[in-house]
Amino acid sequence: MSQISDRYNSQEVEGRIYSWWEESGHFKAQDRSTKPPFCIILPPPNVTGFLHIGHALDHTIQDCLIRWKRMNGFNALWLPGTDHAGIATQSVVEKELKKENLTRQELGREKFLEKVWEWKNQYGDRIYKQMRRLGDSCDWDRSCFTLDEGVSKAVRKVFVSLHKKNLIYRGQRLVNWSGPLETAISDLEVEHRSVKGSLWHIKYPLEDGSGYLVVATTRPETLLGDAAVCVHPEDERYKQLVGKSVILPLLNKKIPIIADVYVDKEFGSGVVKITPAHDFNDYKVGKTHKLEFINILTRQCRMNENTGPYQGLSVQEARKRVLEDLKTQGLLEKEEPHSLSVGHCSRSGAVVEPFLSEQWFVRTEQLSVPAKRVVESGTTKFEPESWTKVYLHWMNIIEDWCISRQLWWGHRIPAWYCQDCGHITVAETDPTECESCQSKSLKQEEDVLDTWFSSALWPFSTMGWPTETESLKTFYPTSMLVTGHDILFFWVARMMMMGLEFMRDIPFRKVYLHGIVRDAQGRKMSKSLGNSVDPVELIEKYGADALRFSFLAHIHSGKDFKFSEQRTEGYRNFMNKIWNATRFAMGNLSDFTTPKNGTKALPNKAHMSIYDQWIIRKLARAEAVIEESLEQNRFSDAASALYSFVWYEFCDWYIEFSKPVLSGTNAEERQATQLVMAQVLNRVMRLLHPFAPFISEELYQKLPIKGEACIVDQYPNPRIDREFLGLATEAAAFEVDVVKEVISAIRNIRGENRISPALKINVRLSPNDGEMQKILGNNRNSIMNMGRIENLDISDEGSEAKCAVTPVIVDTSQVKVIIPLSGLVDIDEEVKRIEKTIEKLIKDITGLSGRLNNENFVKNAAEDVVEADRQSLAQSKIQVESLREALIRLQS
RNA sequence: AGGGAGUUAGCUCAGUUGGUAGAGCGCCACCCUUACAAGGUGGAUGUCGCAGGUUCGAAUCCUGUACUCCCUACCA
Repeated sequence: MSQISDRYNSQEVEGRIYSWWEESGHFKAQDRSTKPPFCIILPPPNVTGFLHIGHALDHTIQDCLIRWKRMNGFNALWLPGTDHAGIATQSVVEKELKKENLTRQELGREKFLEKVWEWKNQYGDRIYKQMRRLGDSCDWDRSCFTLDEGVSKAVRKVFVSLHKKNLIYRGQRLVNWSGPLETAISDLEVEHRSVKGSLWHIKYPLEDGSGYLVVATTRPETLLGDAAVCVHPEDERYKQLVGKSVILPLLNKKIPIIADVYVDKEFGSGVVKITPAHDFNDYKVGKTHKLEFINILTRQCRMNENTGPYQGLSVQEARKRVLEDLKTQGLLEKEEPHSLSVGHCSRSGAVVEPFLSEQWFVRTEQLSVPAKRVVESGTTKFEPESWTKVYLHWMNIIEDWCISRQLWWGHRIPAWYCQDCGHITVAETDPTECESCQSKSLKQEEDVLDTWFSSALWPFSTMGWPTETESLKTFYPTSMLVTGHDILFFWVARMMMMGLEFMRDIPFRKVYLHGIVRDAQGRKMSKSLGNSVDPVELIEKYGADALRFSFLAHIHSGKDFKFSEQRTEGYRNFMNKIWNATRFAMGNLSDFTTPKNGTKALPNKAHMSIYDQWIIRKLARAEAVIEESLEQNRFSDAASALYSFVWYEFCDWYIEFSKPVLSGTNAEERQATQLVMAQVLNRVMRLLHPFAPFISEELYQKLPIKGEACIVDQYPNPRIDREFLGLATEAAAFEVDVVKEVISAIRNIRGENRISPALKINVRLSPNDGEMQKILGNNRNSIMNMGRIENLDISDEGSEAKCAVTPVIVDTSQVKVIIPLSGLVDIDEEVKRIEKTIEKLIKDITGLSGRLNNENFVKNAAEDVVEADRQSLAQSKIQVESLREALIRLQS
């Protein structure tokens, strides 16, 4: 071990360890097991996508949970899978085709799909490979893809079943439409961006020639689809005109003036043009007032045959032409700058048009009822809890779900139109004839399903449903769902509805929603901003463990967080610290014989040092904090308890305390410390494993005390091996506290007086009683070692002239640390140091005595609080007195 | 507009039942003290957004207010 590099080389370790785990079958879960089940289904990433930083966060949390549960004796299943990601994948492949000057239409449906499958086969396992780099311990044998045969069967069955229950229907609705992709897109895929536009005021002449109404609009081209103009029913300016008509400019068509409270009297001119087929609000008005729905766009979002002379123009061109024409005719009153938010297609970047079309919908009213109830009753819990409200709020205003997409890549809707009678046959297996008229002339629906439709079935479709498999029996409902809060509605809510409908049970007991990873400035990471970080690059640079640790140490209650590479670097250093601490231990364990009873082996109590006892005590405390934190999914608390224990207790103090013991002449003491060190490291590696699986496994394998594999060894907690943890005594803890305080006092004097660490100095420790005298004597070696002392005198006799002095008080025991300064440094520095300390103490004393002099405080506050104040007041007073004396002697 | 979250050290954030404010990074000083310079030791830094209230005592509870962010919806 001592020949091993003094730097941890993650790149050398990770691949090797991962392959070994995988070959050993450690990731596999059992369909039948006596162990309790714990199951997480992986939110399926885009099959041809890259692992991005958001996945890395998401996966790290899940893997941490899975590894922790696995080590705790659970039959832990992390079920991986990928999503065909309809629109995303299709548009990527279309872009590729464009490079060859091809369109999907030119290629035809079948050929195009072949291309997409080729693409999928080429890139389909890229993300799985990247997940392995991160250390994801998925049960790979169970991997699913949303277009797999089994999953597809489930999709069809669900569709048919919902259709039969009249929970799926077909209808004409206004949907978000992407022109370039020629498909409806979901609300999720619409990005609202603030755009600087204009508000144009257009004159609509009254039919009777008595003047005109001014209509304000941001979209003048849509006037070609106007079906009415609308005013507020109580608007005195226009009240008398309601029921009359105006002439629609350019098309010279008569349209009615109607009244509706939807109109805001204060905005613009108070008159609104109503374009029912191209605006969501106008759509509603159109429905209430039974207006004509005039579609003015083609599927490519160009002006259609209803727009007369404007036919064939793009929306932008039409707007320009319409404005020009209005101006020529003197109908454009004015143009005002106006900013508004406009929906853009997240895939193509194009402006999204509200577009009237035939689509398939899921009726959500009925499905949402149980999905609400289980959350209200707490059967499924959200973490953080605040999402419960958000979820319920959304469930209350939920609208029917448009599930058809005019794409080719996806699950083609299992509906067949009869060319003869028009009947729609919906069936699980491709029908050969119309179920109504038995005609053989059938044509399958061209549309495919929204990607989220198959995702909604994920918790059970991945386990073999509709077959009643052992997997389903064992693992459904799943234990937990971990995902970003950005897909709460689109995915989580829909899985709830589908799970309850088809499994008659919740899909998961708990939903853990974490935040979104943002860049250092707090912006969402995205390709277009160029601010995204590649997790694989980070893994190559700092190691997977460092990356994982920086996530786990930093996620707090589901809040978004800003990613900084610096932090990852910091945890890389932590991994290196662990590496070197182990390296040190191994260097001192060369003559250590591995005990037969392994982790049950106990050191000889009589020969244990107080440091051994102290570190065991600290370990037990850290284990308790870690366990409690993990139980509550407070990963950062667990991570920081681990970090502090390893660095600030084990490395900073225990290793230093152990040096004199390990290099000392007392063989029995040395053996005891060796065993304690080996035991503590063994537990540290296991504790660390869910957070930093690679380094912990690698080092674990090198330890003299170890099990088969860290990944499947028992996760430590204060109830495991109680005999070992019980070896710590309170007396030892007190003693170590005293020694630490004394050493810190010496170091403080050295540091403040700028005494070089290279220089060994003389120190006198003046104890106030025999007990203290004994403690100091027992720990002579450590104090000299860690205080860098040439001669240590433990005695209450001697001069304090020209000396630096610090009184140390632990409970009621006192010791004065005295360091002669003459010839060493200028005493002015020491004067300053003492004065600064006195000042601080006086401030404390003022505060404390102020409180204690307050009758009400003494009367009302808890007794222990008052007592603690009294004690620290007394201590501070003693310290000040002692320091004042020292100051006088120093200056005399 | 509705819903949610936030405002604490230069930066990123902790702070569980009210009891004299914490961490990491950064900063300053001194050190290659044989596990680790990806390190060691010491040090500095905050009217806890603002204003009230409850209380012996408020970062923490209540009320109001300013600002920021997110989500949903959207002003034609």
